[in-house]
Order: sequence, then structure tokens, then C-alpha cells
Amino acid sequence: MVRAQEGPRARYREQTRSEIKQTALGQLAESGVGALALTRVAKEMGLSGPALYRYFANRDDLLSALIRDAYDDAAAAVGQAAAEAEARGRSPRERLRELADAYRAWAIDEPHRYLLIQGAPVPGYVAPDDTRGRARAVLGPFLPVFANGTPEAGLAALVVEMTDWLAEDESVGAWVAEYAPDVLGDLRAPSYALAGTVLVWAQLHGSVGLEAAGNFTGMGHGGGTLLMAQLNLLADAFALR
Amino acid sequence: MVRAQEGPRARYREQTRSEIKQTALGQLAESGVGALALTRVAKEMGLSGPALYRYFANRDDLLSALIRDAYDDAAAAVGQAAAEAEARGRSPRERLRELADAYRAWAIDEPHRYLLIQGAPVPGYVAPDDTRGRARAVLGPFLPVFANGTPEAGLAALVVEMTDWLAEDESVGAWVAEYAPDVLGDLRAPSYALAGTVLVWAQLHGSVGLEAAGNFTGMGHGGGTLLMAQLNLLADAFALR
DNA sequence: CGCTGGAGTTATGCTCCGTAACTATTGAAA
DNA sequence: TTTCAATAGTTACGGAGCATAACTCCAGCG
Repeated sequence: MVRAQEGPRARYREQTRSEIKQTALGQLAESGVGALALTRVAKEMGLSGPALYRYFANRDDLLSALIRDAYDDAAAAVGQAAAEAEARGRSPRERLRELADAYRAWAIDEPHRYLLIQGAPVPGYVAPDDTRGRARAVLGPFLPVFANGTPEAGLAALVVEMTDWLAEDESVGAWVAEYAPDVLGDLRAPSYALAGTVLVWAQLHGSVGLEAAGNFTGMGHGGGTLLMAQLNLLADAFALR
Repeated sequence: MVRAQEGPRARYREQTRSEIKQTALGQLAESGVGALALTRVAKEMGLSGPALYRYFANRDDLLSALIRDAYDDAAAAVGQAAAEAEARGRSPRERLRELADAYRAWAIDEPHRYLLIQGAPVPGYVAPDDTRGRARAVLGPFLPVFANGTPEAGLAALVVEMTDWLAEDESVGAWVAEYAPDVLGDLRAPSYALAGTVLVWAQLHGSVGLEAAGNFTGMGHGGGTLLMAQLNLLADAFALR
């Protein structure tokens, strides 16, 4: 993370930046996004006010950094689960379950960070360009899971739309190629992979989002069961082994 | 809405309240939740500052009113779709589709209002008590759709959890009784209805939430197709006619 | 027809964002 | 080792916005 060759100046700077982010995360967890105040972060760190502007251009810049980190963390969690599943020779069905579980576990463990990337429509805030790529990195490991599945009839329209999407936007093909390279020769597999991934994306967003926002309190801890139920439907719909 | 017997004073008051809400909604659509500022609402109305405090205790109170209205509107949209489907003698499968479509249509038509109730985790804001009831009113019409379905094996765990939930929380049974009264005699139907409704809740939250937050821009207009695909899976899983 | 209560006003204090102008430290080059 | 320029930090400031207090004014009620 910290490169020594860049000298003590840069190192110290990076350390402070990370300390700021840490403090900001703490306040985020306590009081929510809207309450994130540069002044308060500074005060909590023993600094005073404008000092933080040396490290982040403004509040949105700090927020962007936190969001970037959250994406990267989520991607790492899912990616690690994928690597483990690979190493253990899991079936597609098991892999789907384990990947989704890793995603959910990360989200529930730090709901405030999840809510940050969950699509939380922060007011005038415009997501930086690299957000799309980072979001795709989170979902990428799901692509190979569905690449060998066969979607049932009810998903035909979605598959068609995915095919169109592939034709329209080159970056989508590149995304598939990066995470499911062994499927490029097949004509239909990329569309299948995309359809399954988009579906799992929506399902994760749905059940994990509701859970992270606290909508399940008072109804047992339904989050896991609900997600598993949805995954079962999805796995069946793709006839995953 | 406005009761004449309460005299001109009360009527005028109610009218101003509603004008405030209207103006606030406009700013909400333009600049997002976080940017909702009492001062700016007042200025746009030609009033100045503290005048609004006659009508709303504070910013959160105004927000609460907007959220309440949004829930009621959504419930009305879904409820009306249910009434129409009833009148036309739709099959459960068709009803599911039409109810979900009505929900989505309302949400996409006014995304800012949808995002308000979507679980948008407003910072220190705590939802008033009646929120739960209003949320349930939105989803209630889905209950009878699933009451006569038969959930497939993969949903067993979820059904069990719903049964537990029914046993623990009386209000849940009352909710089912209100929207699907003809099912009370049956032992399993209420759990089935709940399982289906919770699933459709999560699916709606997933796909409509992503669409409303703008995550589908640049991939065709996938919102409708995605939702339909999910509904097909769900209808199949409950063997809906 | 008086008067009370509600509508609206200005004034004030607080918090926070973000900029400007300044000081002091310290790493790095000569 | 000495100098010096970049960097970390400071106080001072102006602008928004929330919320309260104290006031004026008017209209509907009795």
C-alpha cells in the first residue's frame, strides 16, 4: 500500500489520509452519511477545520474515496470467495451460494459502508467515472457461475436484451472476457452469464439492501433465509448443477 | 381532503401545508434529499425563513409528511391495480404482473419520491411509528395473489420462517387477514402468502431500486424486462395459474 | 365591535462548508 | 551542514442553513 521509495513526506501524507478516512467511517457508522462533517472529523482528530482540505478537496472528494474503498473491499470479499470456491472445486450451484453469502456477509458486517455503494442517492453527488468499473469488479465473479447454465423459457426476453447490450457496448464484452475467459467462443454463453449476473445483482440488491437498511428487524433474522430462497429460484432457473 | 366545517382558518392552513409540500417535492426532484432546505422552500414560496415552522416542526417533520404521502400514493397505485385486476377476473399470474407493474410504474414515474421510501437511509432520521403500517399497505394486495399458490421445495425454509413470524407477531396475522381474509381457515396459506409477498418485496426493491437510482442507464432500458424475468421465476416457484 | 390567536416578520446564535492569508516545520538539495 | 522551498497546520472570514425568540399585524370568532 505505502511505497517507501516515495519518501517520508508522502508516506506520512498517506497515513494521515487513511486516518481521516477511518475517522470519517466511524462517524458514518454512528450518524449516517448526511451527518458526515469535515469539521467534526477534524475535531475528533485533534485538528482544526481547514486542515483536512490539504488531504481532500472537499466533502464529496472524501466521500468518493470512501465509496471507492467500499467497492474495492466488497470486490475483494467476493473475489476471495470465488478463489476459495475455485480451489475447492465447488459446483456452480455451490459457488453461487458462497459468492452471494460472501457479498451479504460483507454488507451486513458493515451496513453503513454497504449503504454507501448500494445506490444511496447522495444529493448532488455525481459518481466518479471509475465507479462503473469498480461495481463490475464486485459482480464479475458471478459471471462464470452462470456461463454454463441454461436459462429457462421465462428468461428469454432478458437474455435477448443482454445480447443486445453486448452488441451495443464493447466494455460489456470485455467485462465478460475478463471474468469468464473460457466462454468467449460460445455464442450464447456470454448472454447467459450476463442475464444470470444481472438477476443476482438485482436479488442481492433487494434482499441485502432491505436487510442492511434494517427492514427485517422484528421478523426473525430473515435476511439469510430470504436470500437463500431467491438463490434457489435462480439456480433452478439456470439449471445449475 | 379538506373539511369545510373546520372553518376558513383550518382550510387555509391545510392549503398552505400542501403548497409547502409541493414546493419541497419540486426541490427534491431537482436536487435530491440532502439538498432539501426549509429556507429555500420558503424563499421559492415568497415567504421568508421561519414562517414554515408554523406548519412543520422542523425539516424532519416535513420529510416525514412527504414520506407518508409517498407511501399512501404507492399504496393507492397498487391498490387500484388490484381492484382493476379483481374486476377483470385476472388469474393470479396476471395479477402478480399487473400489481408489480403498477408499483414499478409509480416508482419510475417519480423516482425521487420512490427513493424517499425505498429505504433511503436518511441520516439521523427515525421513521415514525405508522411507517410500518403504511409500508404494509403497499404490499398488502400481493398477499392474496400467493395465498393459493404452492411454493416449491427450495422455498421451504422461508415458509417456515414466515410461520414463525406469524406466531411471534400478532400484527402480521392481522395484516394477512385484512388483505386475504378468505384464507384464514387454511393452516398453510397465510405462510405461503407471506413468503410470496416478502419475495416479491425483495425483488421489487432490487430491480425497481436499481432502475430508479439510475443504474440501468446505458444498458438498454432493462428495468421492465428484468422485473418481468424475476416475476416469471417467482410465479413458477409458486405454481401460479 | 373588540380582542385573541394565528400568520408572518426581523434579529440572533449555532454549525458547517469552503477560501484566504498567514506561520512554522522539515525534508531535501547545494 | 546549512539553506530554503514545499508542506502541514493555524486563525480569520463569508456564506448557507437550521432553529428559537420576540415582535407586528390582521382576520375571524364571540
